[in-house]
Amino acid sequence: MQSRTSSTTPPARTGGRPRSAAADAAILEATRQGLVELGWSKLTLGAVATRAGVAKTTLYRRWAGKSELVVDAVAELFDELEVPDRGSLAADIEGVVLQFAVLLGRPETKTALMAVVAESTTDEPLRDRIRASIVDRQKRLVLAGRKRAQERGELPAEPDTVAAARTADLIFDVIAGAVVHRALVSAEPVDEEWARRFTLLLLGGLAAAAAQT
Amino acid sequence: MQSRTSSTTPPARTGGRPRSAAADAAILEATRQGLVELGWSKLTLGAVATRAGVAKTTLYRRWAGKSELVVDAVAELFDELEVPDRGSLAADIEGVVLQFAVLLGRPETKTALMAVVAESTTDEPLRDRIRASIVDRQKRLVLAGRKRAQERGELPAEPDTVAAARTADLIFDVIAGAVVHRALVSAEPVDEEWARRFTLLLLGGLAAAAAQT
Amino acid sequence: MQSRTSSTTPPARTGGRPRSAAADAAILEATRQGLVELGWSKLTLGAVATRAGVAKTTLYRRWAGKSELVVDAVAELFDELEVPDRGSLAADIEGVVLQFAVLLGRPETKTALMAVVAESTTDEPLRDRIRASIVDRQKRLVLAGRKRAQERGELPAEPDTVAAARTADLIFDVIAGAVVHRALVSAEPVDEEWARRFTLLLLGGLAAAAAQT
Amino acid sequence: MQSRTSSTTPPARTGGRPRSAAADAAILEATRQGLVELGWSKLTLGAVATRAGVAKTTLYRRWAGKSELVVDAVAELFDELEVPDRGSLAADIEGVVLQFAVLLGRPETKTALMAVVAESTTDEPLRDRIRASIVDRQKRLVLAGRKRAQERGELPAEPDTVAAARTADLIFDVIAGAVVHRALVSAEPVDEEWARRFTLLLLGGLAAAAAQT
DNA sequence: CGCTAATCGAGACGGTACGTCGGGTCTTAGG
DNA sequence: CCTAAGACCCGACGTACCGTCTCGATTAGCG
Repeated sequence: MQSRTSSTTPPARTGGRPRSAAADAAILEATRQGLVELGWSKLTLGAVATRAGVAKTTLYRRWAGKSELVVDAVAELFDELEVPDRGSLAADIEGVVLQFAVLLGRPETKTALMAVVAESTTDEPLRDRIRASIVDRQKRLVLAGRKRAQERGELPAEPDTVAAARTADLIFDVIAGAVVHRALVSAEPVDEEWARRFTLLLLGGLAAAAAQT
Repeated sequence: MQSRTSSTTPPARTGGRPRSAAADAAILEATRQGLVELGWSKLTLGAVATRAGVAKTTLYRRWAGKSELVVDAVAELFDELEVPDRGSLAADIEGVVLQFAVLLGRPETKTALMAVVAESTTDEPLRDRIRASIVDRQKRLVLAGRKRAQERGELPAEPDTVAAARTADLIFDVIAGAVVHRALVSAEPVDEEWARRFTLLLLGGLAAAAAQT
Repeated sequence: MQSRTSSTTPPARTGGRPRSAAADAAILEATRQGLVELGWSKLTLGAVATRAGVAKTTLYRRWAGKSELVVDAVAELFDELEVPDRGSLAADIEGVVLQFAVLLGRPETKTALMAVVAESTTDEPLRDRIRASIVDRQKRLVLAGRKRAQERGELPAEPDTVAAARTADLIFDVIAGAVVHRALVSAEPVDEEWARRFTLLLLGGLAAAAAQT
Repeated sequence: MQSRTSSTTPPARTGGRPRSAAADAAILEATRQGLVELGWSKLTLGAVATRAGVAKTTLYRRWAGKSELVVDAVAELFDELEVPDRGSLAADIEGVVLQFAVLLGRPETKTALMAVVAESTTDEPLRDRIRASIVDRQKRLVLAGRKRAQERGELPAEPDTVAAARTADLIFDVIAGAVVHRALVSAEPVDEEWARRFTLLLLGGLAAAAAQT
């Protein structure tokens, strides 16, 4: 929940006027507003700068381009995700799914997320930034959820850490992928009904997979 | 497998020089090449026109913009998807997953797919075009796979058509979402190992979900 | 008095929409207006384009930069210079000097002339352009004045063409230089009084120089 | 040869660290170097500051802008002008003309002089600064030359001081104007041959003008 | 000697203009 | 009516300088 990688690391630590912390906040907020009102493709860095009451140069001094800026702006929204303690693994999963769905329902997230992923397919550093700022932030939810379920006794402890990590990755891709696909590609609502049915499927699959091993 | 919606329908059918059919093919091919070499964001219609040996005018007469053109260009690639008959539902699913993975491994598909979906979040007609040209084409695979499994007796017939459709949608989102997420967001390989583990999870979940009802 | 070198010669002579002749005129006029209102250093090509009702690209397609554009814009003003027939060489010179002074009194000429000459000291092609468009146009006045004086019998015919050309160059530098220096550097008025005194000096010098040979 | 107006007069004379005298020299020298290497229009104050090993702040504390700085930088070069005693008025004039030509042959003078004069056409204070630092410095040469010629008896004493001043102004404009025009506009060499011919013309004119009165 | 206050370097800041690029449209001549 | 060519208007790009500002760190000279 702490501060982002704060754009690009400030160069050296010598003299000179320090960078305005307020500018960073204003820019990120203006970026999100711009995404809401204009969408990704019509969002211009000039407009962001104007709206943030900041010069374009200030913006370019901190971010390399639109993608990097938007990743940081959207990443802040992912800070609010957490695993709610609803008493059971199934309920926890449903809760997370719904939280995630709310996030994907926001227009700024909706328009930005796929766009930066699209850019990242031809931009390796951007992919790393996305992973560090957004993806890993979500993946931690999976690990937290499993830990809690193991504490409750709903899931057995897994001594094989490699297999455990591989399973976590699989679950993560399934959850995140399915919710994103439902919300953005199929463009159908991710409501409680859907979350219930999806969780049922997932937990059933997990049980079957565990039995297999 | 028949022709696309062929961009904008030609106006009336009066006299005059007919549109060049060769131009269409050249443009779509040039678009795919451009996607491979430049990626979505750096692909320009001017460059496509030049590469296709066609005037920009010709291109704009047929497509409304970059998104529409790219949708048509990559949609052709989805024509090759089909459910292989590998003898069992599990094997069929694994086959489809791997086919899909190969498609998402192509650079033109990779960069284009996410980008047009991103655009579609703020462009309703584009969303329809994507659904018609790409998404439904994939969803049919789910229906075909289930039908074959029912014929083999691996799955029971479902009399409740509404529930059946809803289940198909869920499965579709899970499969497509998980594969896309694994391939493009996690950027990890979708290989046979992963396909096997994913299929195990999915089928286990389906069984559990069926038992629930 | 015919048209300028018309910016940069149009590339090839093939198909495509022809360049707008009206645009050229509008741009040059806008340039002169801009010079009057803003002066050389605050004149921006963007402002010229806007004022001419033309896109910046149109402007850059025809001229390489501010200097070239301004040379062409100002050169048109030099078209109006001519040697008046006032009956005597002395009166003709006074007339030309006053005409030239009026031209240098215009704000657009005043601010532009020295500026482009300054630029030309580090820009060879620009120097050529200035010579072709502006300087030679004035030098012709010297030749015309001399020819007329010879026809009147005020000056002897000069059989040595090399010496004649050298003398013409000297006279030209003296006249143009003195008037420009008086008007722009000393910033004192070039009025009839001054013109009379200057002409007296010049003609006296010419007679002395002729006697020397 | 005394100090320039030293930019902006230091405010009051209270305590605090005094301004570095070395900085002034370094800046002016860096300015001249910059003019040589970049020319007027590409000379930037940031570059001057860097080259002088000085902060931009220091530079702006002393000069109001590029024009003022450049005037001071080139004005120093005009300090070396003086009327040589070559024994006769004609020889003195030729000497001054050649000295002036050498000065105008330097790239820093060439590019700077015309540029600041151009600026001065729309900047009254700048015109005053130029006059004080550069123009009057040259004009004094005319007066000195005349005084010496009068002492030699080559020229009569002029009791009418008003007319004498007017004549000096005229001569000054003719000499300076002709040399500058020859050197910078016609871009032809101001060599001994030219100086001789020009002086002949000038002295002949002066004699004729004197006879007229 | 220690204050005090203006200087210094560094460099971020809000601006303005740059010259280029791409998007779509339109205007030619030719098929 | 279509086509290739290319000029057109428009708007955004990312960069460069401008002149100002805010820092922490030096220096003098005065007390």
